[in-house]
Amino acid sequence: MTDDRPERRRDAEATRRALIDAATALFTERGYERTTVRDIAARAGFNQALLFRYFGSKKALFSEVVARQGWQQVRDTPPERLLEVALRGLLAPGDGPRDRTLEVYLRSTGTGEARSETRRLLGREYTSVLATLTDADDAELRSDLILAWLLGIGLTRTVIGKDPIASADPDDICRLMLHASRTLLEKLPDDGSA
Amino acid sequence: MTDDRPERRRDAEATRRALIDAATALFTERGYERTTVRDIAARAGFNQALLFRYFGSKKALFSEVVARQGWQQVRDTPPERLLEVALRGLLAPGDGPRDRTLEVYLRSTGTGEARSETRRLLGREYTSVLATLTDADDAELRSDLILAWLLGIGLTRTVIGKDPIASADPDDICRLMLHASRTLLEKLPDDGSA
DNA sequence: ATTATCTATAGATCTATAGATAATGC
DNA sequence: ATTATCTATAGATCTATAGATAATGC
Repeated sequence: MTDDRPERRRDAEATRRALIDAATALFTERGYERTTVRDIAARAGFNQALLFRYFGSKKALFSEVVARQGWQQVRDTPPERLLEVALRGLLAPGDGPRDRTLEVYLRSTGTGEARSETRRLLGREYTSVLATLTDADDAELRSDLILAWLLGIGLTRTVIGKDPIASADPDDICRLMLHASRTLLEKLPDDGSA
Repeated sequence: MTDDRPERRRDAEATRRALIDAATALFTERGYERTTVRDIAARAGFNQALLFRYFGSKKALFSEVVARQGWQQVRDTPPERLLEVALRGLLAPGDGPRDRTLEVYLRSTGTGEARSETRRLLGREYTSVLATLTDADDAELRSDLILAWLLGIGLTRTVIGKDPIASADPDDICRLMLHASRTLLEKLPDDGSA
C-alpha cells in the first residue's frame, strides 16, 4: 500500500477530514504521546506539513478530534440502555464503526493532554445522562462512579490487556457489572455508620 | 535548592536507591513517557549517565521501579480490609508515605510499557487477594472487575481530575463503592436471561 | 492567480555511549 | 588501583516553519 489515497481532486476540506480521521484512529490506538504528526499524515496519505497548515499544532488537532467525536453514542442511545451499549462497545472493539470516545479518553492518560478541559467535558455528558437513572440526591456522584468503572474496565481489557477481564466473555462482564451498577443507582438505606 | 544531596560518601548502592526513589516519584506523577532520564537524575542529584550505568536503560529502570514496589499494601493488609485501604490510599494522595503502586499503574497507561508483563503481574496480586472474599466460581473475574473499578476511580480523580469524583469526600465514595462491591462479590441469583 | 501540497530544514528534544575526572580503599 | 561520577557528544527522534512546486479555477 504505497498510496492509500484514491485518485482524488485537491480538496482542502477532504484533506482536513482525512487528517482528522487518521488522527482519531491513531490517538485511539496509541494515545497522544505515542502518535506522531508524521504517522498521522502518512496514514492520511499526505505530507505532515499540511497538518500544521490546517490545524496549527498537534495539540489543536487533538482537541478537534475529541470535540468532533460528537457524542453520537450518548445522543443516540436511550438513557436506560446507555450503560450497556457503552460497555459492550468498549468490550468488543472492531465491531464495525463505533463511538470510540471512551478509548481516546483512555489512551491519552498520563499525557500532557490528560487534564485538559476537553477531556473533562468529554465525560460530563455521559455522567449527566446516567444521572437521570436515579433519584438519589447524589445522583451525579453515583453516575460518575459508574463512568469511572467503565473506564477502568476498558483500561484493564484494552490498554493493559490483563486477564481475566482481557479474555472474559463480554456477556459475563455485562451481567456482573450491570447488576452491581443497578445496586449503586438505587438509593442506599442510610447505613447508620459515619 | 542547587543540590539536594546531603553531604555523603560515594556509595553505589545509595545512588542506585536514590535513582529508584526519584524514578518512582516521577513515574507516579507523570507516567513513563513524560518522565525523562534527565529529570530522574536531576531529582536524585546525580548525572544522568549513572542511570544507564546502574540500570542499562530507561525501560529497565521502570521495571525495577514496578517490581520493587513490593506490594507492601497487599501483603500488610488483611484481605477483607484491602479494598477499603487501597481505595482510601488512592483517594487521599499525600497522606504520608503510601503504596503508590496503583498510581504508577495508572500514569503509565497508553505508553509503550502499558502492556508489559510487569504491569500485568502488578494487578494479579490484588486480584487474587480480593478473590478470597467470595466463593462464586467466577471469583477471579469479579475481583478483577473491582480492581478495574479502583483504577477507574483513581484515573478520574487523580489523572483526569474530573468532577464530581475529583472533589468528592472520600467517605462518600467509599460508602457507595464498597456497598456496590459487596453486591458484586455476592453470588448472583441466576438471572434466567442468556 | 490562487492555493493545495511538498521539500528541506531549523531547533529542540531524548536516550544512550565513550571516555575523562576525581574520590575512595588498599 | 579501583570505581563512582561527570563531560561531551552521537544519533535518532519530534514539532514546527519557510518557501518552492504544482494543480486548480477564473
